[in-house]
Amino acid sequence: MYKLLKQEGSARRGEFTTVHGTVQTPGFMNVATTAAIKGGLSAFDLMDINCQVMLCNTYHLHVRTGDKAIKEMGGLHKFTGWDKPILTDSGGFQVFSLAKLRSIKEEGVTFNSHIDGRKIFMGPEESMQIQSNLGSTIAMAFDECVENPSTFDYSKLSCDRTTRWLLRCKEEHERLNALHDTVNKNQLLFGINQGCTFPELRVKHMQEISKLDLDGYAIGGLAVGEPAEVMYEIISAVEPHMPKEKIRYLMGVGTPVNILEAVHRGVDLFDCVMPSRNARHGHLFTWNGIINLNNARFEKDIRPVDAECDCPVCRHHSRAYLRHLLKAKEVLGLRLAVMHNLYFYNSLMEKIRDSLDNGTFEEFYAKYINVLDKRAVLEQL
RNA sequence: GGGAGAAUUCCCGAGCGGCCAAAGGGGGCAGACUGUAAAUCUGUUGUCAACGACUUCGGUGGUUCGAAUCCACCUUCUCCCA
Repeated sequence: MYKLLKQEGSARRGEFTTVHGTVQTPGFMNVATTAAIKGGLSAFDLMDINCQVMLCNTYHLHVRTGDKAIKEMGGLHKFTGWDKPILTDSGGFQVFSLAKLRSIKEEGVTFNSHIDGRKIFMGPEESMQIQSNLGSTIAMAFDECVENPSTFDYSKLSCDRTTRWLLRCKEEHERLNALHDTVNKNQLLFGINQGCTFPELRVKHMQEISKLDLDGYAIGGLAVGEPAEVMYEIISAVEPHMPKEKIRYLMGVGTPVNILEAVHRGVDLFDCVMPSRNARHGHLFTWNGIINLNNARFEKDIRPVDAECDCPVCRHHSRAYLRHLLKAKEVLGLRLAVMHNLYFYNSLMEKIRDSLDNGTFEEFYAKYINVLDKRAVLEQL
């Protein structure tokens, strides 16, 4: 359950307690879609990089290895060896990202598996059942993430359907939680706000779902191509209508600056593939901005990725070594780069929390808002 | 010693008279990446005073309006027979 500890402007410092432990917020969830952090990090590595929550995906685990098999083995926690909170995304986003093959109806969505092409049907009940089988700490409601841009009419239609789906999710979730054979009997459920880039849809939808007394509320469907300013406006429009006593999660966001802006506007929880994906592609986050380790200028740079960083990678290795590993396509390069970036994100959140504890969030925000998303300036490297 | 074949831009490798500064890989350089079908994708990669010009396809000569492409010789390499 969420407990608001302190507030500075709209920014919130809080704690979210679950059966798998307490999450300090604002927090960043580390994305492990197929029950693995891409780049070769295990659950025990996540301890080293101060991860609080692991995020897995309903759809991906359903098609392989199968939620029923994972349930038989005792659920995701036992399966992965991670005993802290796990949030499972509902599969709703896959409906959007596999858009070419989908067919959306009131009952749910039919789309083709990206593994073997076979038809898969997933609706609110199926998503809840799968997440129940997986035994995650937090289940996400099955929603539709409309593409951007979308028309007002379609967004409204989709949004209303997402509300109906949420009611079905809640009902099924309660039914499953009451069953004795579920892996996690106290699984939480978060609802997801939609409405594309239309503030009136967003607000109306948020008002509707906030009545449902869910365990948390997410803002979905953002950072899908719209300008960052539009995303910020939507967050600002929706936030006043989110329950104060519930945790708020901005799905799939974002860059370090996106996160700072969202915390500034009252968001508590984030997840994003950016730190891990960009790491694999050589883009590393530092407190002076972004560096691309593939660049020739780092060939003989024996300094750590970030002198201010005390992650295992920066403590032991140089930019030149990481560049070499990435260029040589050694898996170790991916692993180290991902470790650094996730550590960076996790410590960004920790520093945000510290600043909120100290009442200096505004200062922290001002210091980094124009730095973190830009290329690191040469002289400061 | 005899015979057959090959030499292409950083590398491999297409090309076999004009549409060739030369396909395609690789490598290099750079960019993108936001609830991960992403260890992926995109651009670029002879030189220059650059919508044009110049130099390049082992070397030297030749045939032709025109050659990486045809001919002669040379050099180097590979394979086969002794």
